[in-house]
Amino acid sequence: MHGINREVAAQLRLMGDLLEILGEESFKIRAYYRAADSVDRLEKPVPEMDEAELRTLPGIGVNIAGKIVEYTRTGVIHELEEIASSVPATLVELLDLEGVGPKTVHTLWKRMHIDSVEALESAAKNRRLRSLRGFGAKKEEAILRAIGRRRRDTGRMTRLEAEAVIARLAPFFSETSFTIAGSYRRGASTIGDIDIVTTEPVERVTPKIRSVADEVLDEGDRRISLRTGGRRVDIRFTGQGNAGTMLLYLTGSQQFNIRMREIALERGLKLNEYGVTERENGTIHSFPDEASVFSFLGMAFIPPELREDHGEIKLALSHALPTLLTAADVKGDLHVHSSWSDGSMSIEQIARLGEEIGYEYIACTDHSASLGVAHGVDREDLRRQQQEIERINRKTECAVLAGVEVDILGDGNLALPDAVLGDCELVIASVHSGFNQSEDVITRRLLSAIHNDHVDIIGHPTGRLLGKRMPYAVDVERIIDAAADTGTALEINASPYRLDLDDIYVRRAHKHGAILAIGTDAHHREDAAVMRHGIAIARRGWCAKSDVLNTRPLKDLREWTG
DNA sequence: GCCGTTTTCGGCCCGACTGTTTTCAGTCG
Ligand SMILES: Nc1nc2c(ncn2[C@H]2C[C@H](O)[C@@H](COP(=O)(O)OP(=O)(O)OP(=O)(O)O)O2)c(=O)[nH]1
Ligand SMILES: [Mg+2]
Ligand SMILES: [Mg+2]
Ligand SMILES: [Zn+2]
Repeated sequence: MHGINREVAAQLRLMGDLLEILGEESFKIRAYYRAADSVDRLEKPVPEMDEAELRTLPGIGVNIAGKIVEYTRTGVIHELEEIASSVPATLVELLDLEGVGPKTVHTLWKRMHIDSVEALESAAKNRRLRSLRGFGAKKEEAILRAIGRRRRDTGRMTRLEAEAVIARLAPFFSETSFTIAGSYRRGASTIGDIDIVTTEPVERVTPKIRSVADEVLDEGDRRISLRTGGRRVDIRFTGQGNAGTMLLYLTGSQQFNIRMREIALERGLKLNEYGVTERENGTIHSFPDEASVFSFLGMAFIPPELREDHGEIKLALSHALPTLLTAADVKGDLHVHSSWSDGSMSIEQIARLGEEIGYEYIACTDHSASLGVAHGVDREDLRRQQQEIERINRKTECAVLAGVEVDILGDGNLALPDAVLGDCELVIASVHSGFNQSEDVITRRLLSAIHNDHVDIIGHPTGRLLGKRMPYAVDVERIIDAAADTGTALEINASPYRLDLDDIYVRRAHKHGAILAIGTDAHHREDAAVMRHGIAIARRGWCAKSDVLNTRPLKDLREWTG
């Protein structure tokens, strides 16, 4: 997300944290957190918006809009500075500890002058906390464990890591008895924990699960939470009869659940994970699947990828949701590397792989040779590779497209001359260097690539590496508009380490007339399967089939590339 | 603090689990 928006969201969150510690009313706190979320998912930088426009955003009213404007003008929010000055700076860090919330922090601070994690740790070790009302030996231990966990905290998972955790747990369930829910099911690009709904009886699963648990966090009749391999897993147990509302609940998102429950409320109904209750007479309705819940509420089925309370609920109520693209719509992969650069597949292996998957085409897009790129292809390599591709294409069902992933150099020029690019069937242009340049410089580099007639796709447009490297500074809005103007596609790089563009920008891109291209960036045979992650992101970005280039049959794709 | 074809004031999702409690507050999903 845009740097300045991240800053503003953090300020609003800090405001919420501080007010909460100070004991402010909970709905006011929620308002600040909601507003922060709203800014977080905004594709447009807030300094470009005036107060009136800010107020059109959900959860942002006259008060918070004013604070945002104040921050973008002066770099501070007065009220926040004032509140912050009355509270030790390190106090909010206590909230990061699992099991430590605003009330606890308030008590620790006011009654024991504890204002940092270090101070808390020493107080807990010395058994001083138990003298406080509401604190005992177990709480001291829990706090010490939470401090230990925080030290080992490894952040959010990639979808790949999430799948590794799921694979470890799957053998403990019978095939049809469990569903992965939470952010994984919603197709999110990073995953906080693994959430599972199961119809298995508690007593059958728990012993097996315990055997792989580093630690059981809590355990009851209806839920167990544990850590395995350093990762949190939440399991909810349910009967078949109300598996629908349980899955709906655990899939979320939180904001989606709240909005759905509000809608039920407006109709005199109470929605929870066990069913729908008529408030008037207590009649309970149970649902074995999600579809019947939506139908009961008079709504179209909302695909998990859309469940964020970003407008989908309203559209579902009027049965006006878009039809999202599906895996079956995808006709090929537009970004694959071969052994001619840093991949491991031969051209023939790529073609055979495409046949196995059932693709009509795969674009072979090796890295161009330039300074710092290992094993890049040059003009001569490409000429020979194109001959090889022609030879292979004569005997295989899946067409290999002779493409290239050309570097956008530091000065905005491409690493290969136009004449060479002109001989390629598909040109991806990507930034692989100069990540620390200013927003202006990087944006201009990308714009000049977009305006090159030979460039078909901008690869991984923001350059992020999940958990490793933030996106480079780039004006994505301008990139999207230029892509729309020139008919250049923007990539959804499906690598689970990238997922770039991400959902928010994908949605903006096709709304503004740009087309998306999903590519796996596969370097090895097994990487081709990451297409599913790219599809999830496209769906989260509200893409219909027509918004995505590689849903087109080969003939149409060839026409498009010209 | 935000919001509105039931409201411009008075609501704002609902429940599981833990610890410390003699009946529930706090935190989290
Ligand atoms: N009704 C309701 N449901 C919630 C609330 N918090 C969480 N949930 C539901 C929806 C979430 O998707 C689901 C799982 O919670 P998680 O904390 O694991 O969040 P989620 O998986 O969405 O994101 P994550 O990637 O794990 O951070 O539980 C809440 O406050 N109210
Ligand atoms: Mg989760
Ligand atoms: Mg969870
Ligand atoms: Zn690349």
